[in-house]
Amino acid sequence: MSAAPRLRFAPSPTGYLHVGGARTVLFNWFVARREGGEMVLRIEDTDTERNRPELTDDILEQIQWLGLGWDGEPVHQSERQHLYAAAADRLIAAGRAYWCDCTPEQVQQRAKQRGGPPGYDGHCRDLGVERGPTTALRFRVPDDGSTSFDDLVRGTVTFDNAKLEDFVLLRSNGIPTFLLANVVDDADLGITHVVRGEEHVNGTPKYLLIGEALGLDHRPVFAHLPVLVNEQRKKLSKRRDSVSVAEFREAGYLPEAMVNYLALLGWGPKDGVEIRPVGEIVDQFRLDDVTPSPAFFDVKKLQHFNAEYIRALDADAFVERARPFFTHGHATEAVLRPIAELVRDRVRLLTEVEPMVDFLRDDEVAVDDAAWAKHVAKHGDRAATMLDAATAGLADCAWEAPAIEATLLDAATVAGFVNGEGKPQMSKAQGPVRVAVTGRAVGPPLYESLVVLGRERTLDRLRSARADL
RNA sequence: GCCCCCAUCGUCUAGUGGCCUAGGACACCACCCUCUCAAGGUGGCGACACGGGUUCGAAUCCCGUUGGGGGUGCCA
Repeated sequence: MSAAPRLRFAPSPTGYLHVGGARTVLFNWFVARREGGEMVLRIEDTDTERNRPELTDDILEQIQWLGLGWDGEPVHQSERQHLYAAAADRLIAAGRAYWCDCTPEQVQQRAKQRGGPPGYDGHCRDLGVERGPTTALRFRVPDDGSTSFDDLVRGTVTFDNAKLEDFVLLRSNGIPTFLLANVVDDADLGITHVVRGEEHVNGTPKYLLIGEALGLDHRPVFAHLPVLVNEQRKKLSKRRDSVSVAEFREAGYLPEAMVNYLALLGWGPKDGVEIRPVGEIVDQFRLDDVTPSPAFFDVKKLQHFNAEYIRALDADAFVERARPFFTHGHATEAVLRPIAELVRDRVRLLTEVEPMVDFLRDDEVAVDDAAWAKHVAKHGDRAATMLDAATAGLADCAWEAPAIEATLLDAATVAGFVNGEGKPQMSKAQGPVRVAVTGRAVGPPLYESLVVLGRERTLDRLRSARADL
């Protein structure tokens, strides 16, 4: 029935790509993929004051990192000024726009005196102001009637034209505002679905009014996604919230986990299966099913997803993915490799990998005071005996996990770490050994770790700890 | 102030008039498993904001109240 849709993600390079933006690209991408359509990128760099061109690279890079592709070359609004200027001329010729030389201060002051709602009062509407170095072009909003549209997420939304002020189309520096540029570009690029954040709902009637005044027969379908909020239930802000996609990437999150989690903010699969391949989400995703209410970005749940995705990796892939986070590349990889699965099942973030095996890599190991107190010192003589027995036994047992286990089991019995039936209690007996050898109370399974560490280093650390008791 | 929107467990959601004494997931708690930690297993805590309608019947439809959010720029 309908032709392939054409979506667009239109970021402005005034900040890094944050999770809210990522969710917006993602939903656009879902629709494009599901319907066999396209998604184009449009860089809205019309605000010459705030623009930071270098941020465009970050935005593109993060989108790619997430595994989301786009179609064609990104379009830059800064390179399409002639289109907007032509549209503005048409609006002027049609009597739908006029020049205004009021300064923002004047507008504000009049509103204050008026006592009514803030905003422009239409002061220059019929003054016949000529274009000049300080004039802005304003759209003449109809005095009556209403403008409404059907939003895929929210249903029909209606605005009284009388409540809309005569907004600016062209700044006094000649550069268009995003209101004008958006309409012109969406029509020019053949955009069929405008999927963007909820903060744009109020701008939509202006969008429609401009399009109508321009005589465009282009009318996209709108879908305004719910905002992402922080714990205070306020819209996520780049300033107060730490939410840039790059930060999550650097913190060791997998893009697959990120995408999967983001898909669940404002949408949910009918069958309740949350963790699933992105392809399945694409198949099930529908804008009509998007929830209209704000969603809280829950890092805890994201972490859970990330851990799940990490555990689903095979050993090689895991090492591969973790490698970029190593500060001691080869050395870390060498000790990780033998126990990759054991480590993989215990981390939530890729950045946690190296710290979990550094005791295997480094010559010196720092002993954590709290761990020492709780798992070694507290046991006094029993700990000393355990350390001695372990040292003696490990000096000549076979250097493989089963033999090491048997040796430590014996040592536990000798040291008196036994239960009521005289069976060795490794939950406690492993404490002194683990802390002595790894410096910490928690870590990968002990026996396998010792195999990697090697007999000499194990014995050295055991003796060293014994000497400190 | 004005405009627009939203309202199911702490959080993300399922639910489109009867299948709901409201399901799942994260978080939390307990127990089990267990060489620490994870993972896993079992169980628990925990919600339809409130008030009116409509209907034989409402979490689901309508109205109001309350609460929350977004917008209100010569930013996007």
